Amino acid sequence: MKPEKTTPPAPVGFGAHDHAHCKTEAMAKAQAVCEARKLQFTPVRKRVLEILLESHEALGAYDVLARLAAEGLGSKPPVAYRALGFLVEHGFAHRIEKLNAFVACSHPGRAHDAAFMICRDCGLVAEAEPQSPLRRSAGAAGFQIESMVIEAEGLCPACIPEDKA
Amino acid sequence: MKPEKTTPPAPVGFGAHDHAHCKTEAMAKAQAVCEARKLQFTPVRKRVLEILLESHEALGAYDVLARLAAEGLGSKPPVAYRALGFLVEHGFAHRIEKLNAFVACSHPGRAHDAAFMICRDCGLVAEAEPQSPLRRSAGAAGFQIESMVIEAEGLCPACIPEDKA
DNA sequence: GGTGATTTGTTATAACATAACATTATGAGT
DNA sequence: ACTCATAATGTTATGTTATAACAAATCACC
Ligand SMILES: [Zn+2]
Ligand SMILES: [Zn+2]
Ligand SMILES: [Zn+2]
Ligand SMILES: [Zn+2]
Repeated sequence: MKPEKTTPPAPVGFGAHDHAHCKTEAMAKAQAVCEARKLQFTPVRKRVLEILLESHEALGAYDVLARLAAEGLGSKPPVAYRALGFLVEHGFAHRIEKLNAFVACSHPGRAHDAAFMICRDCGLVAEAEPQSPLRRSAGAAGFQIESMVIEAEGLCPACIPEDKA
Repeated sequence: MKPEKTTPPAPVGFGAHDHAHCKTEAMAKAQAVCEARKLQFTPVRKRVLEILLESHEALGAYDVLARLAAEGLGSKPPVAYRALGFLVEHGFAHRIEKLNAFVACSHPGRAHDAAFMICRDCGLVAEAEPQSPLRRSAGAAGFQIESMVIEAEGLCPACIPEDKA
């Protein structure tokens, strides 16, 4: 694994890292952004982000809902969907279309397209920087992009069999 | 969901074109590929591909199913899902994750990643060539990509309001 | 024409998502 | 502190998408 000339930002998620840092950083960032934009970072919204941040796996809305229900924070689907919608709308989380699931954003605050690598074996989701040439195609076609999603599915380093690495 | 506004600027992908050619070409290609690979291009599968090929809009599985049912070709969800699964598996169609829908492939036969521009107004779906830098990120992360989807949502040239073009 | 694999038919249910409306909390202005 | 408007949450009900499981028919091949 030698360093390349133009190394993309390290995809958080695969491999060992200080995940406690991921969590506290993301929560602090969300808190700050909400204050700056005068958004209500309510208990349900805060808790849902914490739940997403517990790992780099994507969680379905009903998984999140089950967690909320167990804690007495809500028990009906709209509660989860609304909180998740809020987090996605303001860039604190992303929806993974291939999985019908949600994952905390690995670099909130900045506006960015989302690009993911999804391990079909262990379920980890790592976020990368996209900057796709699709934007060039779109420009050429006169298509105005409003949102873009790029999702790769495959095997993360930890899940690739010895003999195929 | 048809583009029935002002005259479109005739851009690549979304403009007027000889769509009859799209259809006959794609059906012939599918026929040939199935023969070459000894796949059964059964009446249901053939008809589903024809239905998808009627336009460049994406169709939901239940839309397709309704068409099949009206023609006596099947009336239960698995019939549609199985035929669509066959078409996707062999590269004759793509699944649009953002829409939970399916669209005929614009250049079947060759193996290729899929990239789409989806108009949220008229529903047209244009397929582009992807070649994303996500592959580079994946290489750097040691992630083995098995499939990739890139989807942009926005407005196609025909649906962009006069004052915003 | 037998037979083993593939495809289709069918039932049932799982999984994902939102519409609509009632209730409660928040916050800006008085 | 009170009032009103807005935003968020609670709740009911339903809509939409997708698959498991098994039976019946069909097909490919010998
Ligand atoms: Zn982490
Ligand atoms: Zn992000
Ligand atoms: Zn066409
Ligand atoms: Zn294609």
